[in-house]
Amino acid sequence: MDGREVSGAGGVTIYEVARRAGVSIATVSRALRGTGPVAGPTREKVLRAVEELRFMPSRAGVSLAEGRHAANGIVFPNLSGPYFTEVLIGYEEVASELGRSVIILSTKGRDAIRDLVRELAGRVDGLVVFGSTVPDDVIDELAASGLPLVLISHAERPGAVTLRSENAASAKALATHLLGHGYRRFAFLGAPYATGDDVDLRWQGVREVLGDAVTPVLTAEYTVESGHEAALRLLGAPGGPEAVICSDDEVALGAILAAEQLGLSVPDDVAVTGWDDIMAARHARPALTTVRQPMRELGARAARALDALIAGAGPEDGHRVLQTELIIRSSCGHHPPGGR
Amino acid sequence: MDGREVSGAGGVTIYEVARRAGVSIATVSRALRGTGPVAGPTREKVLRAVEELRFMPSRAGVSLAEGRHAANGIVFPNLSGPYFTEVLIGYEEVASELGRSVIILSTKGRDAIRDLVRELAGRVDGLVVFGSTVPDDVIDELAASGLPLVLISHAERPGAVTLRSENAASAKALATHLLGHGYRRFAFLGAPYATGDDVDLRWQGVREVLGDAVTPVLTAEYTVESGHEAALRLLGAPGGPEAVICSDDEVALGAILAAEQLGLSVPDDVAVTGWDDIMAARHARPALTTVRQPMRELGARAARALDALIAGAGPEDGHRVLQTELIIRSSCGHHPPGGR
DNA sequence: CTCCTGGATGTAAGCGCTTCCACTCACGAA
DNA sequence: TTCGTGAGTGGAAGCGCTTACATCCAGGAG
Repeated sequence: MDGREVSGAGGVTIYEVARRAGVSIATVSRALRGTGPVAGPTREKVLRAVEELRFMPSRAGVSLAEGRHAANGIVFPNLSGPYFTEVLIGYEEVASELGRSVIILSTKGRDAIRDLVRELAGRVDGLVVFGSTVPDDVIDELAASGLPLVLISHAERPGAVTLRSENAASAKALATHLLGHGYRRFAFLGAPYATGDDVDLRWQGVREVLGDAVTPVLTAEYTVESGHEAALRLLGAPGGPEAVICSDDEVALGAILAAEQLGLSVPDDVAVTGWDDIMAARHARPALTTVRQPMRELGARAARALDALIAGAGPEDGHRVLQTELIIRSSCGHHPPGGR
Repeated sequence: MDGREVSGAGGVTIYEVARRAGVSIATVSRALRGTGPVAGPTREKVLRAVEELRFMPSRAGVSLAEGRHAANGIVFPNLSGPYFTEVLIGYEEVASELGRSVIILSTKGRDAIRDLVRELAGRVDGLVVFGSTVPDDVIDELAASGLPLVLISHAERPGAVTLRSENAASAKALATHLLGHGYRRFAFLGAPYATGDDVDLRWQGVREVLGDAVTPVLTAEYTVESGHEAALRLLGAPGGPEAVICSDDEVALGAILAAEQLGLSVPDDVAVTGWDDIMAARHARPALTTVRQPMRELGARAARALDALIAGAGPEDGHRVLQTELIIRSSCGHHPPGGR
């Protein structure tokens, strides 16, 4: 120990407040938290002392005494695209309402993920983790330790609550819509990575409807650049697809860029679809046909589920699926009436 | 006290590890942190016990004893657009490298900002705050308490490090470029809010070059929707501007949308420019002329500056300005050679 | 006038950890 | 043989807070 303060605010402790107010620290605590009877004048004195000293309870002290952190963590692969950001917005908003701070951890480009996650786990009362960001055995470890855990876009799992947006059915609906346009040769851009993740489920759905008419094409990442690059190769070769179903909107934007660069018209020469309905999807030219998923709500629900778990009656399981919506715009082809 | 554990990981404490390893807690601590001599076999025993019990030190205990949180906070108005997100990415990456967790706080739509910020201040060793997200007297209070503070896009301020991207000069360069196109009637969309904030400085710069030829037009927020709405009114009226200089890219995207909706061609009927160079700027049609600012680097530098402040030699001041780059694309008009 | 009751307050025991200070042993130097 | 000496270890004192428990003191009931 070297006596540095940890209060973060000038190192004023409850003892100094107590001395100044002429009461005991117990009374100060009670006056501030309202956890016990405190006479009016006493409360006044305490509040005045707090004000004068700018006292702010040390969070570490409180946490230790209370046995909780009043903080939640969230682990995502990165924050580059709109998707994770939107989920985070929904999460932070609700967590904050519930009186919990939010500690973020991005695994992108990190080695030692295990250590980072452990460290994070030690500072929070519960954790939200996106599927495929953390090795399964780390998840196991966390779950085994009894840490409340909500997994987003992760396969169902005993010992944790899982949450995701619907994928397969929407993918089928999308594929069916494209068939209705008369297309017969398809590519699925951004081929499935981990088994059971969102993109994998989308691929399964598409595949189920289109069968051998659709070919998976791998992209390096789910970014505009990756989509662009992959689409350049795909569309540059002869006998390319009539429609490119992309794993998400950013890949789709990259594909549109590639088509333009190759002198192909979207949707006349090649149709393109995305997934997520990010802001840029609406402003793309042509506007992007996509599947809207409730990103913020995903985050908000995760926060609430986690809160319930923390407050809650023990190891709850559960899997919840949020509905999506097919958004038809012009990138998938021309539509009879007012096809937008 | 009610004995709930706060370790976050099953409630195993250092005492149990010590008992299992047959040593004292002091030795466990030393073995784990490497802060003192520990004999080889002893270390082995300790590590084995740690492994078997899945011990993870309680962060609250460590913080209290160490007198620090090993966490930094960041306060922003919202996370909706790419700008704050990008800064956050840069910030989180560096903070994490430096061994500090990142706690986020969004002030959007919150009352009781003061309390939220105070609470946050109590959990961190230092704070990064975006200009205009927190009332000045709260900033004063934080600074007075000795909390290391880095302000982004905030006027210089004794007792804190401030950091921002360049605005006025780039704004002048942009305005000059537009004059070169021959435009003579301008609007500045997203009129200045707080004195001294980024947009205000941009406005000042533009104004300095264009004088009375430019009219400020207020938008409600810095969003596509706000830009769209304001531009609809602006461009719908007769005698509209030949060029619309927007406070940021999102407003500009909204303006392009509005122009299209009104049957105006960008840039033939009206030129539009943005600011930031977000991803969507490149994909807009027409591609958006804008000013690129190093958003991630802003975050990264903030993290480093804060770290220096925390580690550092006392109350440092300083103001740092990052350079920007004018990105000419097609939304501002056609260019002679290979205009892009 | 005594006894009980409950409001108001203080005392002190932790919460889980780090680290200062002994203290115990070899072991090599004197 | 006797002292340092220093590696290895344990004891114990906090870090700042919450809260069970004890204490004290009116005021009303008997």
